[in-house]
Amino acid sequence: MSKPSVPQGMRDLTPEVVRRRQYIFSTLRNIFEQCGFQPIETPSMENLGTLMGKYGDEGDRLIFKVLNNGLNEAAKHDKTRAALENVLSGRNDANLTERALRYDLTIPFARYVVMHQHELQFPFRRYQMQPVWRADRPQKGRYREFWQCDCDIVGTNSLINEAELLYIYREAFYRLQVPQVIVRINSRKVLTGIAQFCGAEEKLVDITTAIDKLDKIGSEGVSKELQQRGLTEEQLNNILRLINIRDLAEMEAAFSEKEIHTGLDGIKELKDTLAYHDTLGSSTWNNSEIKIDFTLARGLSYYTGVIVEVNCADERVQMGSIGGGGRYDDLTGLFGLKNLSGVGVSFGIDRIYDVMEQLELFPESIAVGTKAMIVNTGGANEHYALGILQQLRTKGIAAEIYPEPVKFDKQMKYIFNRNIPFSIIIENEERETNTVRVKGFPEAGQLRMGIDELIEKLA
RNA sequence: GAGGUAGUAGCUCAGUUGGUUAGAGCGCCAGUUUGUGGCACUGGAGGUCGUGGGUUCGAGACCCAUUUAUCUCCCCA
Repeated sequence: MSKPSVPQGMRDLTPEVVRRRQYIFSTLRNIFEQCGFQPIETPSMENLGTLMGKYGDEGDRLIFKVLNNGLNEAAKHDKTRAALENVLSGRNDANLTERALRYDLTIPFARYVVMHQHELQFPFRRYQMQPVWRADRPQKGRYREFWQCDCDIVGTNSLINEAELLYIYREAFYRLQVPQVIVRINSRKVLTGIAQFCGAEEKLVDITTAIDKLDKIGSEGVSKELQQRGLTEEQLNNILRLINIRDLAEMEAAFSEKEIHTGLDGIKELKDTLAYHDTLGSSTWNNSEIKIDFTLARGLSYYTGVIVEVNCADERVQMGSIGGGGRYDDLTGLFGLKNLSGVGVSFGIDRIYDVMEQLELFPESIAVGTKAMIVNTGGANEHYALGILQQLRTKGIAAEIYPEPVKFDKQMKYIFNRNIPFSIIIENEERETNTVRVKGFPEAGQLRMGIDELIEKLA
């Protein structure tokens, strides 16, 4: 028998880790609920057709596909063999796989909206916190199974929604106390405008993926990549000029000069969003900022309007984006429901966890589970102890009893290692006088007290 | 999908140009003592050296494959 293991890129989570993750989840859930979002869940698997073609070629490659059952049935052999040939040549075939693990939460949500459209009240605000799977090569901050926390609003074009989502990002990272949070914002329309500006709209995808890498490979790298994609010298110079603009007004002037309407629409979107956000925002935020970044592109192909991405700029962490999102004007159109615009953001909670762990941002208090443990001295004392245990739990105090009357040493060590703050000692004397002895008060040693006092002190 | 680095006890790691029964610290178990927590002392358990092949008289060490982790590219949360 070989050693047991888990699949590549997937992990067991220890009690300490789960508690910390739950701290993040509950922080986000509180904000979502406060902002009027409703929770939904969708299945781990979707029909393959629901997912394919939604995330670009690279995304398709990373979808975990599930092999059909019953392929060994003789009657299906011919079909299965034919299907395998299809798969070998790079196509999908429902005779081999018809289901896949979900790749993100947005596409399943779009599918959900279409299927439940007649029972939903629009604008519909939902949040969803579930794992997603990607067949990517694991790296730092990159897992094959990870959780996303999404909130989306569908059925409204208002930029108030964009502003609210910016609020949610900043409020969340404020409550979690993640330092140096940068929320970068751009509009796909600005990117289209840039492509139109230099007369290369048909190369929009090439241009956006190239300039998305600006901070990584620099202007020279971008030029090189765009040259390979067949852009002329003049087009290149125009792009380099535009992507070095950091200022809304300046970009607006550039678009005006050539009457690039799409680009000007994008600028207006950004202006309005920021104006709403200024009113909505909180003056107590001291750990985050919003930055216009005309080179922000984001990979997912379905975005059409404002896009955002969040990073932690603290030098001590080297982490990719910890959240992202944007507006998609016709996502439900893919499933037959036209003219429904949506906008949403996603929190990458595994990465947020890694950042918080590295920066030691988790409060001590969340590590505590059991508050008090009763030392077991056996005999009649056990029943007396169980009665007290019952009373503590009724009062909402998390308590345990050591299940065996082994020696004090061992029990005390267990209590210490479990990080349980209070130990309750019950021997004959305590039982006979209806009291307990308690350790765990700083600078107080052991205290003898009655049950009511015990409950009062621990509550 | 391409490449680099790594894998020895539950954990952190030693292991000299390949050479007897593979070690340490911590942890764990038993005991002693303090007759009620991290101390001290004594003893003990636990490893087919990631897995599978190969080279060799002999492999933890060298070679190949495979698997997992980690990093870079690609892409992303």
